[in-house]
Amino acid sequence: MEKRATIKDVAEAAGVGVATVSRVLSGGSASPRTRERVLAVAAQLDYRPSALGRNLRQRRTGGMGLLVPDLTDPFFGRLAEGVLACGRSAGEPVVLASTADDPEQEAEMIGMLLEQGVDRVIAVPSGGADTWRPAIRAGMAVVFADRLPADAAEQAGSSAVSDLMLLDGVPAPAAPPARPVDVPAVLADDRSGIRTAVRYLRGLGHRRIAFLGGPGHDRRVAAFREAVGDPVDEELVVFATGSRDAAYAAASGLFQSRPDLSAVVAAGNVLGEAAVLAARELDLRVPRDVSLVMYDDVPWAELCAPPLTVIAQPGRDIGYRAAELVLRTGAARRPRTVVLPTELIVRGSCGPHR
Amino acid sequence: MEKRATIKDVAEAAGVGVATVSRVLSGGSASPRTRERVLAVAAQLDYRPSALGRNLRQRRTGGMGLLVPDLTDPFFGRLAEGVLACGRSAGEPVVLASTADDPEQEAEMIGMLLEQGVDRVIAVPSGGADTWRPAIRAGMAVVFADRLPADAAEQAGSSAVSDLMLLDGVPAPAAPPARPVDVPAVLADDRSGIRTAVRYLRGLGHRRIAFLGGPGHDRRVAAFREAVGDPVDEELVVFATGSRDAAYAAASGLFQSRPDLSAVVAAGNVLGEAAVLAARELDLRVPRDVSLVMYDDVPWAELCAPPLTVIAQPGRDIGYRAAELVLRTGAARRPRTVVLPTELIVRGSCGPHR
DNA sequence: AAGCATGATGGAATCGTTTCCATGGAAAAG
DNA sequence: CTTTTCCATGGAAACGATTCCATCATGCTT
Repeated sequence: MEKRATIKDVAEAAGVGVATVSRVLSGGSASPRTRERVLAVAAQLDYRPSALGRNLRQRRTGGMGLLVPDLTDPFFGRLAEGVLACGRSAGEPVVLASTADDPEQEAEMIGMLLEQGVDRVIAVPSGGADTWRPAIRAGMAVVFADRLPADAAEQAGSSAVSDLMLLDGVPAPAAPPARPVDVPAVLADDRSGIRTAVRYLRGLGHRRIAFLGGPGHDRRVAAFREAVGDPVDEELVVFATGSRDAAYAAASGLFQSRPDLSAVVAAGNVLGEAAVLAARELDLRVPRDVSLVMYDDVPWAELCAPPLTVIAQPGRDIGYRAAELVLRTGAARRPRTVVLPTELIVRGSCGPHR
Repeated sequence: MEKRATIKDVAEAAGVGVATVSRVLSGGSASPRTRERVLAVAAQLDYRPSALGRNLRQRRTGGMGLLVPDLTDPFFGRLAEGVLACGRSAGEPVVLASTADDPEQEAEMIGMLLEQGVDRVIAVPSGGADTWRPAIRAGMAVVFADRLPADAAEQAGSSAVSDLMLLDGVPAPAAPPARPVDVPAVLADDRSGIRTAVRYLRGLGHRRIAFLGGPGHDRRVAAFREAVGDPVDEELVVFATGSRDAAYAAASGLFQSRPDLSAVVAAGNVLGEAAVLAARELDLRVPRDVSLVMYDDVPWAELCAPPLTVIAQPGRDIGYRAAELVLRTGAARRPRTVVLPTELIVRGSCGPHR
């Protein structure tokens, strides 16, 4: 429990002023002689500058915050690993919080981060733009990953690469004019991924294709609607809340209410899991009775019987790039939205329509 | 980007001294009149005390560090969620780092946390006791979760509940005398879990039972050795490094070199995954040709064909309890090791020996 | 009514760092 | 040789909170 050496100790031991020590250690100008001596003394005393003092002085904590809905979901685990990897190589700590897809908890966590002086956050947003506006106004550098806030403006027909805008107000006709706030984001190319999956299923002869979504899958469902074309059978588009139980219930309900469907696109790995389980429970054979494509590749997809055909998305890269973006913030130009490619991996869960 | 109100602003606006404001806000004594006024002004100014100033003054950062090998592993995801949950209810932030099961990275992260002033850490240790001694000497409150440092003293025969001791030196005969350092830990009852699994397999008639382990599974392999009894067939005990590829290679190698084995205990979910994959690749039927028990229950275990028989461990609880422990540290008596129960969940991956 | 205890209050020190500014000396330019 | 420039250097002021300590008013005891 011995106390750590402070910059003052080093200064005294080296016979210089504290300012000089600080300068040497943070790369300022100093004569080679003093620099050498200070470095030697610092090493000898095992001096490590306290982030506390520095943070206070600079009015900001180093490092970045990471907000994800649920670390239990392997996708967010991969994303977090990506952020961590970037943080490590930049020497920046990461403070983590999970929101359970609850805007209220999200707001609370934003407050906590603000209090901690964390001014850079990469987030998988659960709440709408209004949840984030206070953070942005407080000077936080925010980068969204994997998703946009639920009410972000994005027409189904527009390119996913277009600038990100957060809109004010409710979708009522008399809504106030849009007040755009642009926040960079790193996303998977959901649109292309979903479209590829739908086309693949179409190619196999499927016509009644269902969509099983969860919280935060707005862009995916929009892409689905766009891909299946105009007469969208709304009964075939169902949403579940975040829990595994809810996902199972939704999947099971879908299969039971519409025995005529022949293929399902599950918008995330827990939805996919639920679909497999529900299908088995109802004695539906995959892919004989129903074909299944899951968005997000996970290790167990290969273990399934049959192995699941998936749309792979680079979870780790999403995290890494988002972290890069948030760390570079403040540099010259403001960062733009990044869209990473997805890939259809054909395994055994899709067959021809019978 | 407006700057936040400081305690000084509140003091001025309320017409009191900063000391009074501080006292009111942190529950010190104050007259009802002032208290009320200060509270009102603080709310009106949307004042939030800066953790930076407080931390510096108290020479410690609030919150806790969390060190896990790999967030991609769903078990650690659950553990992290547990820690987060406890942190949330205590209002404490969590700074996260992953170590990739590499003692060097672990040491680096410990240094980083120290620098940040984080003085409470819950860790799934990868390195040995020596990696941790500096942290403990620096006054860090450490709680281990899920594992003990690799070289922690624990005789196979001794109870897992016994005090935890970290020993110095190499296992050479002339090793220096043990210098015990006790650190609390929260562990699953590996011993009983593994024993239950082995007995279960024994009961099905299996005699050649293999063990497939990974990094950090020392206590599990010890329990396995103890459970199978004296003549341990060393060829049936194999270890893989952390990666999925290595696990697959180990599993595959095991099946090929010892076609006579009839059951496998996989010491973790990635090992289990590898075993399933390798078995399938070699055309071994589960459970006809080989029975399989996996340590750690994960959602996909149920999706497998056949569903996997597992030893469930309460990952989330381990995290939660560990966080509780580390937050209570400093209170009266020093905390002890906690062992949480495991449960054998019989599904379909084990059959009678043929 | 005088003395004493109690409790509310504000000033000032403190935590460890960065950074502004003044000082001094040496090198470069004249 | 003198003047200008430049750079290394150290003192001191922030940063925003907590907390020690002195002060002052109030209420109680005798």
